[in-house]
Amino acid sequence: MGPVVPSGETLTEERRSKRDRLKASGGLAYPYGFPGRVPLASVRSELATQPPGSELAGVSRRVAGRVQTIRQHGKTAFVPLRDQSGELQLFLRVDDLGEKGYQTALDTLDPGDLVGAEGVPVVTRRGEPSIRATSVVLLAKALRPPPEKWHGLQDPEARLRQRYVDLLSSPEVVRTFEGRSALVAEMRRYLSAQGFQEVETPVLGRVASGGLAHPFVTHYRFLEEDFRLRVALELPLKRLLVGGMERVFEIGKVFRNEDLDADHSPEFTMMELYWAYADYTDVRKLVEGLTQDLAKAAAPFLPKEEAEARVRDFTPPYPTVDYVEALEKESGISGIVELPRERLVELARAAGAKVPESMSHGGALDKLFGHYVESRLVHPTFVLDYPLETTPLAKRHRSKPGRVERFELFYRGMELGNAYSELNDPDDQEERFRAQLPPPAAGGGEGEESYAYDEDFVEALRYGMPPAGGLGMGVDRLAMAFLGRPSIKDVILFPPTRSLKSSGPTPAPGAGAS
RNA sequence: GGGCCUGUAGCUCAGUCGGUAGAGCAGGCGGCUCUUAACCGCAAGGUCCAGGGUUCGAAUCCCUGCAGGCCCGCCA
Repeated sequence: MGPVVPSGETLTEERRSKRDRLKASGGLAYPYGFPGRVPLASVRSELATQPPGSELAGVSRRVAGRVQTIRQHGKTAFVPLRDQSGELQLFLRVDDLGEKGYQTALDTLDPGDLVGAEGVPVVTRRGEPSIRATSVVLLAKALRPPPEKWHGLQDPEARLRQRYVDLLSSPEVVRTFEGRSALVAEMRRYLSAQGFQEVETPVLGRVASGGLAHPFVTHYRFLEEDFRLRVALELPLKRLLVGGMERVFEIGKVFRNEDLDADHSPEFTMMELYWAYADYTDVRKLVEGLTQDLAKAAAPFLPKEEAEARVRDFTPPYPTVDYVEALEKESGISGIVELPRERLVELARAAGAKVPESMSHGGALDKLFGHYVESRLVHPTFVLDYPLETTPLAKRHRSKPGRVERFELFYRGMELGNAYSELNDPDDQEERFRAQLPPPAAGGGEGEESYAYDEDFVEALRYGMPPAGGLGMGVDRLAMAFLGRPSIKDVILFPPTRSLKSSGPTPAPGAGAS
C-alpha cells in the first residue's frame, strides 16, 4: 500500500469521481444556468393552504438550491434544499424519475451540492411542503463536504478565515449581513430624502487628516510618492462645502493602522455628512430621525421582542448630558477640566488607563471620560460640548468658554456618531492644527497619531466655507447596535486575520536544554 | 502590549492517574416507497497545531513557537 491518504482528501476524491462519472454518462457537471427557477419560499407559500397529501395538479415548478441532506428510503428519498429565500425538500421517487434517473440522482448527489429540479408542488402525507421531482440536475458539485448539519461551523477561526463556509451553513449569519445591507440602503434613502447628495472622495492622499489615527502608508510608483490611506472623510467633504455643494454625504471605507478588537477593525466603513447653514443642533435632530428610522429598518432581521425593545430605545428625543457635568458627576471631582495636565495624567493612570507621560490635557481628559462616563451610557444619549483641545475641527462654543459645539451619540457604552458645528475660520483652524502637533520634546514614536496639518484644507477655508453642521457615524457599529451583534467581526464579511505561517520546524530557543 | 482559555477524523466533540485513539454527523458498502438531526447492519477514516524536553512509555507533564477566543489597556 502507498502512503496514508488523509481522509479529507479521500472525501474530496470521492466527490470528484461522482462528478466525473456524471460527465462520462453525458451529463454536464457545471451547466450554464437554470432558467425559470423560482425561489423555494415562493413554492412554500403557494402550498401554504394545501392539506397534507395533496398536490397542485398540473402545476410544474423549477427550483434550485444547496442540498442539505439526503434521506433515502429505498425507492423514495427526501432531499431538503436551501436557497437564499429559505428551505424546501425535494421528494424523489422511482415512480417519477424512472429506475435510471432515480439511481443517477442518488449516485451523484451529496450534501452541499447545488442542484436544480423540476416537479409538482405537493404537501406530503406528513404535511411537509415539497417538490415531487420529475427531473433533477447537478448545477455544481461540492468537492468539499459542508460542516456538520446540526451544529454547523463552530470553530471561530474557521468562521472568519472561510466566511463562505460560515455563510453557506448558517442562515442566521446570512441574515445579519442582509440586515447590514438593509441598514445601509435605508441610510442612503433617508439622507437622499433629506436632500443630501452622495459623493466619492479619494482613499489615497498625501495627508491622512480629519481624525486621530495612525495611517496606512503606501507608495504610488508613477508619481514616485508615498500616499496614505484616509483615516476620515471629513476634510475633502468640507472642501465641497467651500465649492458650493450644500448637503453632501459619503459612505466609504477608512483605514486606521491600529488594533483589532470587538469594536475596532483597521478598515471600517464610515458615513459622514456635511450640511451648509446648519449647526450641530440641527444635526442632532437629524441623527434622532435617522437612528429612529434605522431601528425600524432593522426590525425584520431581529426576534420580535428585541426589535421592539430597540425601536423603543430609539424613540426621540434622546437624553443629553453635558460633557463636563457628566465627567464631574461620575468621577466625583469638581473642576476636573481645570486641573493641570500632569494631574489629569495621574488621575487617568490611577483609573487604570495606560497613558504616556506626554499625553495632552485633552487626551487625558478623554481617557477619564471614557473610564468614568462612556460605559454607563447604555440608552441612546448625546454627550454635548467637548473641551476645546480635544477637537480641532469644531467651532468654539457660542456660550461655553473653552468648549466646542460637538456631540457624540452613545449606545450600550459604544460611540455611534460624532458631530460638530464645523469650524470655518481659517485662522482659528490653522492655530488649532498647530496646537495638535505632537509636543516637541515628547518623542515616543507616536508622531503620526495627531490631527495631521492639512495645509490645503486651511487654504480652502480661506475662500470661505459656509457655517455648517457635520456628522460622522461608524457604519459597522451601527450594524452592531441595530442588529444586536457583540463583535464588529460579526458585521464585517471578511475581517482581517493573521497569515498562517508554514509550520516547519521552529528553532528551539533553548536548544538541547539539558 | 498584559492576563486567562482553546487547538484531537472533513465537521461537532469525548479522552480518567502518563500505558500507545473514541463517539455522533458526513463519506463507503448493504437494507428499507412519506422522511424531518430518518432508521437498521457492516467496514473504513488520525501530522492528537508545530518543534523541543522529561519518561521505559506523552494527546495527557514541562519549555518555546504558531493560530484563535475572552478580559484589560487604546484608536471609532
